[in-house]
Amino acid sequence: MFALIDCNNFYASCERVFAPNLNGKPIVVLSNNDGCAIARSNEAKAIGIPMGAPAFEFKDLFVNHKVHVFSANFSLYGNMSNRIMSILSEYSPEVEIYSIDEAFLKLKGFEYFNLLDYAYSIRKRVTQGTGIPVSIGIAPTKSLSKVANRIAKKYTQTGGVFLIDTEEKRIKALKWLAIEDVWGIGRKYATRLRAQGVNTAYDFTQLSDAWVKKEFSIVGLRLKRDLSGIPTLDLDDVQAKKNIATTRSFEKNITKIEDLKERIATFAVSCSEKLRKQKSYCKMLMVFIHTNGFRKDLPQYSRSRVIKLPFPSNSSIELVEFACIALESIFIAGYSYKKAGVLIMDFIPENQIQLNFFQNSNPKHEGLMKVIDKLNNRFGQQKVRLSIQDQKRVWKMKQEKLSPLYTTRIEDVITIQV
DNA sequence: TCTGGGGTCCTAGGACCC
DNA sequence: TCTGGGGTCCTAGGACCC
Repeated sequence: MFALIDCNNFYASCERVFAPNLNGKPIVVLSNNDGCAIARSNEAKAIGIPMGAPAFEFKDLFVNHKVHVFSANFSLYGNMSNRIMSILSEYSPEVEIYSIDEAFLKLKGFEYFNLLDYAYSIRKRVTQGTGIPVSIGIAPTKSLSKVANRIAKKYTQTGGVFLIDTEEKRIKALKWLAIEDVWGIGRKYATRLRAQGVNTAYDFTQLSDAWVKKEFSIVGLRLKRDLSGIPTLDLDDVQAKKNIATTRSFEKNITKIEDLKERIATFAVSCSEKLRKQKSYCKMLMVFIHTNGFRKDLPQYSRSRVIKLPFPSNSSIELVEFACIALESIFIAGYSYKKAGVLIMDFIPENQIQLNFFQNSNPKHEGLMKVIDKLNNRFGQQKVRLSIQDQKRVWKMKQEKLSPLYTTRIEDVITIQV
């Protein structure tokens, strides 16, 4: 059996843990640059604030309904997530951390356990240990545990836990679930399926394998089998990432290549830091730039460039050099750039590096990067920078409603009066 | 005027190789 | 008039997830 543990309204709940006066009040958490809503408490959902709502369009609604608005505080959410995952790992040797607020547990060898009781105890322990409410779905396959989780979340009388352990329950649950709410069926697929008269998850499982594969590729077919109760999707080992990206939208458009170069360099540095944390080297790097797609009145341009590195590297200096070469090859003057990013891929673990006969990553960088990482860890991000990076002012996102770093900065730890 | 960021997997077409 | 087959790599894009 698989259990899916999913935090309820995770970012909003994190804010609430340290501001309990907000219990029962509408909360919205905004994306970077305070752009759009990425998390909402139940109360905010009830007011009619959709996922992804642009903040500037909903400003009046926020004010009128006294919505408590927060800028995304990823240090806080990441730290709370680690605490929750660490608790969950006590409950099964096989855990897949699926996202910041979700984890699958594989319950192999739990035949003689009362799984409902087990789930209730997990739920209680997480809430006691962190203050975050969670819902738990248990079923014979991953995608069915997603379905069970949805039922647990939707119906409060379940006590936040739902178990699909019979064929009867499986079919009932699938008939209840609208096709667009199936894990792996997004907007585009749902529209196409509705047009075929497929309205529920159950209908989807009744389609022929051949048709599903033709229309939705092997991915859709796997999903169909998994929903039918045949375990097809297994826990993914996501310890090591396959890609690492740093991308940003700019508050103001950028037109000059020097400014863009500074941003790209900073993104490349950030990617290399993440790569070193993963103890890997990369063999490929990609840079992309594009104009603001929302501005239909402006000429649009978007382009990316992949560079295959002549040798594996995780040195900030080297990755910045390659990123700049890539940028220069795709930059066209005359456009207003709104967004850019650096992606790295094709990783190898640091202990499996094949040396190149002619050219290798500068061996001196290894020690240098260690020192830089150590200094930045201790004194704050970006304290030590490359000279190509902005020295005068650190680029700032709009973050007007940032809550304190309650769990990761000593000055921000709350004081309790006894 | 303002409308996020970081991932995954799959497919298709063109250029090129032998 | 007739003009192969089997690959790889790269670029781009589409779909999905949270």
